[in-house]
Amino acid sequence: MTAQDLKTFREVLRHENLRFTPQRYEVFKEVCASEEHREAEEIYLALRKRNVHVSRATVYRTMDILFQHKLVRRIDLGDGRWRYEHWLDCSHHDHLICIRCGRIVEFMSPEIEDLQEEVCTRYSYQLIRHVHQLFGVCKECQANG
Amino acid sequence: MTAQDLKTFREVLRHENLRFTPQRYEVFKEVCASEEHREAEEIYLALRKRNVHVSRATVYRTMDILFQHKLVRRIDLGDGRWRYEHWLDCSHHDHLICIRCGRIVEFMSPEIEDLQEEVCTRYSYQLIRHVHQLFGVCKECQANG
DNA sequence: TATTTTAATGAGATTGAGTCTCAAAACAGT
DNA sequence: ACTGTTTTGAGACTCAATCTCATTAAAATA
Repeated sequence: MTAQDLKTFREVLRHENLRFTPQRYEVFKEVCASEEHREAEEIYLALRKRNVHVSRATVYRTMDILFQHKLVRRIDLGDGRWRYEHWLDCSHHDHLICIRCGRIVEFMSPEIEDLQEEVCTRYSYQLIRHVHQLFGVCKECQANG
Repeated sequence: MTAQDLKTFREVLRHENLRFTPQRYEVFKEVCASEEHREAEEIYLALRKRNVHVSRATVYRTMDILFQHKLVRRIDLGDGRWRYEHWLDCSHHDHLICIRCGRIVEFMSPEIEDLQEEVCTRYSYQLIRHVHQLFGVCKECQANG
């Protein structure tokens, strides 16, 4: 987590009249410390493992603040649990998920992005956001039967 | 529901050694009777409203059978509830959802389909399925502020 | 600094879509 | 009709996520 990241977080809190608390700071640090796509529960457990005590409720609440203000991205893979990935200095991308091992690859296709806009224009919708997930079998899992 | 649809349903059940019961028949009829994207609960309530008594458990179980055998499509819009749409004589399409009024439009772009395959090839994934949802504001909602 | 005001926290209860259990009912094959 | 198997229904259960509310902590003010 860079000084700039922390500054951004503080600005978001200030802007919403939310306080900068030790608990929120710990959650944010934990979020920034990993490149994985983790569930709120995993982040909660990671903190506990380091003997940083923040309650489950506070972790969930903080993740929601981070999500609402686009400091993290919330990914719904359709299995009933949200994954989060930090979203600082991250350019837009979508996900390619292995249905066997769960490995997640990030991809970006400007052509697809353009075509999405075209589709929206065709139906007179103003595009706000999109979800695009490709589920497949990765090279390793193909090799291992 | 055409005679052919019913035949397909019976074949699926037979193939899985599942019985053709009045309850399953009623659920299937209800599913076929609407072009909407409904939740299992809505289908359950629609049946009750018509004084057709099928238990919630049976509705959920039947929807799962229909889904597993591709007679319905299960759509996860990220709000924790699955929508179902019947999938008889339906060609593949994805969804464009209005974030204001919930209106759903179906779209299909062969170019996007091709590009998805390209992305998978690039990362050596074998594409199995995809989720592609565009969230935006429809024309009417744009007009109404 | 002390006081007041307002927001955040934590433990546990609650929610809600979806699943599971199991006794009773319905069905298929003989 | 008899036997063995499947299905049904009512309600219990699951689990991620949210909510409650008494307590604690931070910010604002005196």
